[in-house]
Amino acid sequence: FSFHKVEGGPLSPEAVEEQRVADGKRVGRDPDTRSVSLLEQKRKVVSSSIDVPHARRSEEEVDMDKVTAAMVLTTLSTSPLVRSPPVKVNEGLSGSWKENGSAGPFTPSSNNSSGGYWSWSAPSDQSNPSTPSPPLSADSFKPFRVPSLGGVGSGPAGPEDPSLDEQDGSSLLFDEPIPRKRKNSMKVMFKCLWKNCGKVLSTAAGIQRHIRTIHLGRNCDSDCSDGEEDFYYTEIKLNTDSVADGLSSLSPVSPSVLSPPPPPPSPLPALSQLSDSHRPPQYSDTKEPHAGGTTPLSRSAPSALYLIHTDHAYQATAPVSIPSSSSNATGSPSTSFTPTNSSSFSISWQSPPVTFTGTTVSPSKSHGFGEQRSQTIAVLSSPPRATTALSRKVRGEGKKCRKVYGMENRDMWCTACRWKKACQRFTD
DNA sequence: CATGCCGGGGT
DNA sequence: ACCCCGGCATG
Repeated sequence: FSFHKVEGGPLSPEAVEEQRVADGKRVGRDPDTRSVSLLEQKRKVVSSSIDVPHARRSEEEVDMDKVTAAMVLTTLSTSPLVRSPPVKVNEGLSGSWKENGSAGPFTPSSNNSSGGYWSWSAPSDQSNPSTPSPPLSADSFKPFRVPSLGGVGSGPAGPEDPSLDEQDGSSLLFDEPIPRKRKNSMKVMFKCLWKNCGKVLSTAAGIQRHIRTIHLGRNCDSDCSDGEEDFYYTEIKLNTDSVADGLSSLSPVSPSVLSPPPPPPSPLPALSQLSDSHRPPQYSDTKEPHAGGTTPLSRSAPSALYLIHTDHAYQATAPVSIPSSSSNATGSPSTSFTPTNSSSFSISWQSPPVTFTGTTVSPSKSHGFGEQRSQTIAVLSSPPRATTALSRKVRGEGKKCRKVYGMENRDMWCTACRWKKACQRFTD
């Protein structure tokens, strides 16, 4: 209270200056563009809602020429909406997937984990718009003969979603299924699963009618169906887009759902063990992609990939940089290595890792390759590692605190040096 | 031996 | 997180 009398006077100039400096720093940092991108995304969402109303009732369409209906549906790529019973089920799920998918990879922000968790544990009362979780889970469902799901845009749309829409959209149009799909160059067909019948139609309505009349022996129109047809046909995608394929195959989830037999424990040494150590938890969870199980799974799946990445990168890098530098620069490591030999060696090491790192992008697809390659690397990398450094930092050449200041002025050393750690002041 | 620093222990 | 030291590797 009594302090404020001390103002003006000689102090003011300094104070002003200080403030200015401080402000400048703050202002300089302020320019943050993050919010802008968010807004942009939101816009997309809004536009996305437009095509939703286009969805039509199957009843009308069935009355119409079924071909026409097929055309309309295909064009709109909203076919799955047709059936009422399955739609209900998938509605909620697809919604949450979409949300999750979008938020997950797109915004790695904090809301990630918590959001995804909520949405899955209690999909019904999702009051929280921020609900992430990788689209992988969607794929797991695709194999199920549920048609509407696929149509809604699960399979290929899952991976794509993040770029298209955003959590907000789903929250806004909450009750809408949002059947938007990649109006890409991708065709969706529906195949009858009735044994000995491989009929393929281009619309869900068509295939349903086919099943209803041919196999179920019902003559009435769609309105009197109980949705049983849904179980007798599946959706197949004639896809021009390779991305979708790659992604769908990428997820380790989908296969496991279809075929319980887990991935065979390959008898590979080093690397296989390494990657396995990361994986077990996820695979165990894989069993139940539904509600609870999915949360950890979906989140862990991508991270697993990253982990693997890292490992590979690390392994690849370590052998390369160390042996090459030590052998090439110094001349030869130690023993009876002829210069010719050493050089050829270093080359052989360098090239594989490079290729490998680049290709790592699609893991599961090139599993065989990856493993082979990695194995090779591991084998090659082990000998040089043992020979030279890895553990020790070889030693810094430049003068360090100790030399510069001497033992007498030990208090002038950088902390690291004082702690007998790697010098931080004179880095090499 | 002097030096640089990792691993590990203490507070 | 800070501080220190044993002990190894290296020049």
